[in-house]
Amino acid sequence: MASSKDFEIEEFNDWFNDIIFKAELADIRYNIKGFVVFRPWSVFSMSKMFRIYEDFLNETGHQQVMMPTLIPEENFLKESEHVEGFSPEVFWVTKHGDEDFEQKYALRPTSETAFYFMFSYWVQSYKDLPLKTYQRANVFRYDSKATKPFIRGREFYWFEAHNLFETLEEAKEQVLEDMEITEAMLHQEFAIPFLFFKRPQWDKFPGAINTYAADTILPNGKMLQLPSTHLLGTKFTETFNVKFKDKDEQLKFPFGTCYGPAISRIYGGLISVHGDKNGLRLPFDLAPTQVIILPLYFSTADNEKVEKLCLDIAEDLDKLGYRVRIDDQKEKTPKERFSYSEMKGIPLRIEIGPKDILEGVVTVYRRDLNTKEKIFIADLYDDIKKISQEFTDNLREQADEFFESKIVTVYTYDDLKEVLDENKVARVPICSIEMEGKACADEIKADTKGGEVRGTRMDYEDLPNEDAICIVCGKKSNCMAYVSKSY
RNA sequence: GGGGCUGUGGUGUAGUCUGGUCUAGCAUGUGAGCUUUGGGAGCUUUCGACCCCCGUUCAAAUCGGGGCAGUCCCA
Repeated sequence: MASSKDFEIEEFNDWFNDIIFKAELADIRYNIKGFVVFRPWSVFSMSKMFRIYEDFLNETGHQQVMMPTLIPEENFLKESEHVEGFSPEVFWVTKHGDEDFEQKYALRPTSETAFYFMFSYWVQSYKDLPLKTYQRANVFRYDSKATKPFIRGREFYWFEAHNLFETLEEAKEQVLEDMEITEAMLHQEFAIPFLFFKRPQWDKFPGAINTYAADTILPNGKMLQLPSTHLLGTKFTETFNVKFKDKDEQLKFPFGTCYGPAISRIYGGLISVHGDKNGLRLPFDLAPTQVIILPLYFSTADNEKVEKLCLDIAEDLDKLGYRVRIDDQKEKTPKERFSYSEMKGIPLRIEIGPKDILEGVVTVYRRDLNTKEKIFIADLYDDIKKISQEFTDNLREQADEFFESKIVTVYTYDDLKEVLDENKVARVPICSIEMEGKACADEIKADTKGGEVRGTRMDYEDLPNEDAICIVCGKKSNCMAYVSKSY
């Protein structure tokens, strides 16, 4: 079955909306636009993702804090680029009861202006640096009217790490560490392939020197931005008067970075990247139920034996630490229960019927390969252990293969258009991702119905050939950039 | 930020153009019961809907205006 999606690209939107309802991931009937209710099946996985991420942030020297949800307008107004970038999207709290507040409060769209306000108290000396903090938070942005569950909501759930360093070099190193964290989490743990880009100057975070971001590719060929990191330099420390006294007794502004992985959106990417026409497929560790056991009843057979074996196996697996459930709904036919477990993305299914018992086997279906196999009961636990260990690797391999098949290197404008028309991502030489390249990027966007210059590779220097020229303006190209449509 | 389309039980839909026959049909689902069970089973029975407000009219699911919500395309 290789890596290619077995549903048509054009059907991706329908598939996505459908699975959200059928697998009970979210309920979009809540009556505020862009605010959705996340249901237990997705929340279990997202909570797990939060915990895995938290452990890793802690391991990399970050300390967790919790900031207030409200940010006073005066904090917010301090940094002008930041204001300009976020103002149109802010939800404001203006009243208590019927009385107006003296100043309004923002429902945080992001928390730089909360963290940096406090940093001015917390940072006094070079001994206070580096300061690496993060919080788990829900943030609010009155974003595009094209909201989409998980992918783009007006409230979403994320981490934001805010770090301060003595030097710019250290801050730049943090950007690299953020890239490594992203690889460890998204690719290794969640099996989501991505490329880590340096964003063009015209597409950076309001108030940052540079923005870096991980993009994955959805089945319809659109790129989806996952975690992003922003090199803030001293912009916010100067604005919020965060200073430290260095060893030389001089007062200096520390250099800042921030890193923001949105778990709700990563989950949206996760289900899109791994799902197939039968429904969800979830990495083994993230699946709410990892093993489901299905007794297959017959009126003419000894169902008690079947039931007993199911219970015994469930108990053993539970003791071994798996999340296991028995689906013994007698009113549902096996067909229906099969489909259900696949649609929900349960990694392993053990089917047990009277015939199996006679042969001393059980039937094991695995969702990573969509194959079914009879396994001797004596070998069952070893086999399950083995499958559980390779399961997520298989998902990752399939996702990587699909991801790579979606990227095409081209050297002409016509070829670029063709690649985008085929719902793929193009790697092309352009003149620059500094401001002087913006005109070319604008032309691409206008001319290709939304093709965006996503940036250049961050993990290595991706230089074009000596004689390569920008596909738009024909000037000598100094970088290979990636162009795609996006969410 | 612009534009299009849509809103009928839990879900998917018929009905809307051409107002009345709609006491709102069908399928699926829900609760109960019986028979079934190796890839979405059958029968009996039960429950359950016209998004909201204003307007036009003898009469509105149907027409008009506004709102809310969903969805797609474009920026």
